[in-house]
Amino acid sequence: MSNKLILIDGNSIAYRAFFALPLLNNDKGVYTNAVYGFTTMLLKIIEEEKPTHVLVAFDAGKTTFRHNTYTEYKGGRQKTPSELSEQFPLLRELLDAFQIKHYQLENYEADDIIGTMARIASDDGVQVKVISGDKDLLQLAGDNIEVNLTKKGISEMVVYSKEVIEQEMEITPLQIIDLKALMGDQSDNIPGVRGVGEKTALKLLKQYASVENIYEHLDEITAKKLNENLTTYKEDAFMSKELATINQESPIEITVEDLKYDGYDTNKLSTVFKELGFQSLLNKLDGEVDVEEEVALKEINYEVISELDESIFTGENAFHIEILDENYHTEEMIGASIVNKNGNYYIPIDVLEDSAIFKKWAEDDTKEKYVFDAKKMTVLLRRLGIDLKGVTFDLLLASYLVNPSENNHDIPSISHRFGEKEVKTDEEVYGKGAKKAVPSENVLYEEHIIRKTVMIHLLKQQVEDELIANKQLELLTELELPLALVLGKMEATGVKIDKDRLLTMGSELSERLSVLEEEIQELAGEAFNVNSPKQLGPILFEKLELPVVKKTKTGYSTAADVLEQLEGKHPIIEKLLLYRQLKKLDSTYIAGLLRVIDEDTLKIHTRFNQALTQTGRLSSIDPNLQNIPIRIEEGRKIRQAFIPSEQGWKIFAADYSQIELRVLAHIAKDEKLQQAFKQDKDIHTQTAMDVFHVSEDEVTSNMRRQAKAVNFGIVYGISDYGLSQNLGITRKEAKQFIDRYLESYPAVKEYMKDVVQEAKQDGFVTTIMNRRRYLPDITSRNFNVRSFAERTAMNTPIQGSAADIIKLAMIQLSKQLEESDLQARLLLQVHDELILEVPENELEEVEKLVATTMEQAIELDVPLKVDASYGDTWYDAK
DNA sequence: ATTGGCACGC
DNA sequence: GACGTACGTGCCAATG
Repeated sequence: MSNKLILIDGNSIAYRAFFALPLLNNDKGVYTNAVYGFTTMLLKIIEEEKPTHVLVAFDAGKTTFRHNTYTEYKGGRQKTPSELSEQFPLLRELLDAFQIKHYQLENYEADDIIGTMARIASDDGVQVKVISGDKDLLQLAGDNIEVNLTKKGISEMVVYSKEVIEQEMEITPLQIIDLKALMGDQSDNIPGVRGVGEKTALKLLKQYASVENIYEHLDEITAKKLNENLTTYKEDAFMSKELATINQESPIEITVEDLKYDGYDTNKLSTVFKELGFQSLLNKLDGEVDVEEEVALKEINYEVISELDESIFTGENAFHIEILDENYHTEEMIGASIVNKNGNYYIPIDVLEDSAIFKKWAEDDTKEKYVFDAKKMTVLLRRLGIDLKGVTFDLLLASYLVNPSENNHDIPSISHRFGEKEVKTDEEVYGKGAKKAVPSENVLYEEHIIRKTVMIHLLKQQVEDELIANKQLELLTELELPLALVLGKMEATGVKIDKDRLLTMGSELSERLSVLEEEIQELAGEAFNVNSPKQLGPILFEKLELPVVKKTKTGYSTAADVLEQLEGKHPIIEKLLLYRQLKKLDSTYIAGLLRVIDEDTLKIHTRFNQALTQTGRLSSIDPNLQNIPIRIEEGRKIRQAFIPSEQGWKIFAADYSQIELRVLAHIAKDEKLQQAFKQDKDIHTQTAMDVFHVSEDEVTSNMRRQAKAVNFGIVYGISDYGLSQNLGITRKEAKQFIDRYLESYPAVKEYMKDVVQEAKQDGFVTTIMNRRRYLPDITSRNFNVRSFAERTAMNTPIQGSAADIIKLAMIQLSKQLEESDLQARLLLQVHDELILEVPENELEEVEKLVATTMEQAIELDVPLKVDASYGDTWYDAK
């Protein structure tokens, strides 16, 4: 096999990566984006090219031999940002772990090292590939030498062989030097010939081939000004050529043999990846990481309890039950543990199940329990007939409140963030994917469960201290913790489903879908998978020659907004749109829901994720009951399958009217907006009046529609681009709308300005209940990244405060329902809406109770308003 | 097993 | 001068 040498322009690639990627940093606060980009590129190159030799060349120091020729060389360049320069040492460390040689040479640039090495290697018959982001390197392309330039970011490369260059630029690689000599180079501060740009330079080179030859035939050049310029700047031209020429005779002290690459050391590299926080790249490495490399944990003692005795409990106990998979409604419990001052105790589930002493302790409000995921523990114990009380700390919720943007809120990750290493990850203990299982040896998992519980016990104080420092302890103890119990109860209660209704709807849908599928294929003139955008694209845009509206990364976009623009151009379009809609209903809502119905009770039990969203909202999974269709009648009918669990009960729904805009009126203290809500005006009409400066009866439906979209934008923090997409107008018009809105509500404008300022100063924004969201991107130099952070700063207090308020209402409502001995039960929360099931004879009382509780959940400068309704199914509660 | 495209809700 | 644009969950197809 022939040898293959990869020469990488280290500085150039690092720069590219740095500017292409957001400013990531690892858990130690060190910036790593350039190193990350460099790493992904290396992995890709190694995999695709399978090189036998590799070298990464770096620039050395500030001055080079070129500065002797021209002191102003590379003058006027922006200083390397410190966020990047601090990454170079990490980069060298990374290359060492890759076992890739790197080299720099005093007085020379990386280009010269690469040029010299490329010459030597190609003379030896080695195939050479140069990798850079700098076009200057193209001059090196030759018989055995190919140059790859990064394109758009760093993920993609364009290959320039000698032939490609000659074909595309119509000059030889070496003439690139002459080109630069004539036209100069702004970035390197190479002057070139004044008045000669790319066009003129190419024309001259086509005729005369080189700078030298141009000057030999200077008298032939008749264009007066050009001739004059060439004459005046002759010296500049020759100096520029010298500067632009890569030195292929640099005094390098390395040989091709030194650059031999034998693959990376998986262990070393994985250690470096872990240090840098490149978790996602770990599984891209070849080979297994040696288990010996893992630092052995310190020994831990624990006692396996075969019969529970009250003496093991103290006043404060960390308590944990372990399950293997996520669904705690159905999953088998593996084991439990208690950790306190007295010791570490492992409790087998059967012991726990049969113990009256345990039940008494768990249900005793005065016995304090520290847990990880109070909601999960509540549901698990409830399955054993135990009503958990006295939970005073939840590590999951506390960690989430400290920083919602951390995406791993499991015990080992939290522990590591707080510097506690004595616990393995679940993956290390149980494996992953199909291989996931409880170890056959008891101690292996018993120890793991104990260690996790030890962490809960150990971290309680640390995390609580952080919450106290942030003035967020109340948010945990008065809001999220009580809410966890309410949610646990809702999940465990579940929602009853009319299975037959779903089945009937399903068969009707299948029928219509197969007819539609046939019609679509007929219109397309061929059989294909209608569900595949990849197959559909070519049919629409090549075979049927419909105009291409939008492209995706991989091909033509066939998304609904694209299809809508094509409506009327071909009969296939409307059928496709309908097919997509119905397919969604069938697969996600009919088949999806049927799959998760409990066979015995005909109920479904969702799980609310209370520690996920960046704004403080809940999310719902398995199934997601927060996105059941409502907008289109056909989909809305799915709601007919959601029924009360008992005869003679009703489904009851209560939703906040415009809670986000009311919150905005409150926190921005906008007189005009507050007035509108105090007078219970139609807010979109009011906005239209204020934005378009018209009276109420002059507001057209179109004006109201546009005002509604602007309000939508305010609530969700969308950009002018997003608004333009929603309204089908230009970005400029959208921006005008937003500006006019802000002129109409000056206090809102002021608030938006202040909250961005606050985020810049503090690094985070807060909600009414002092929930935080950190926004490190707010200082980004990248316009888009920064703009996004700014919109987030404006939007999160609004959406997050609304989330706080409904959470408060849920806690209060749940308490009231209990105290008043009503049977009505909370079932679901859909962001601004609560769904209950209610006995017929309680309807009147519940209606009053729910409305007042929600409206009085918190006192704002504007009233909160709730609309409520009920019916025999969720569909009818409208 | 993971990714990309698409569609549903607020 | 170009970036890529509210947040979630889940389905299907295509790919490694």
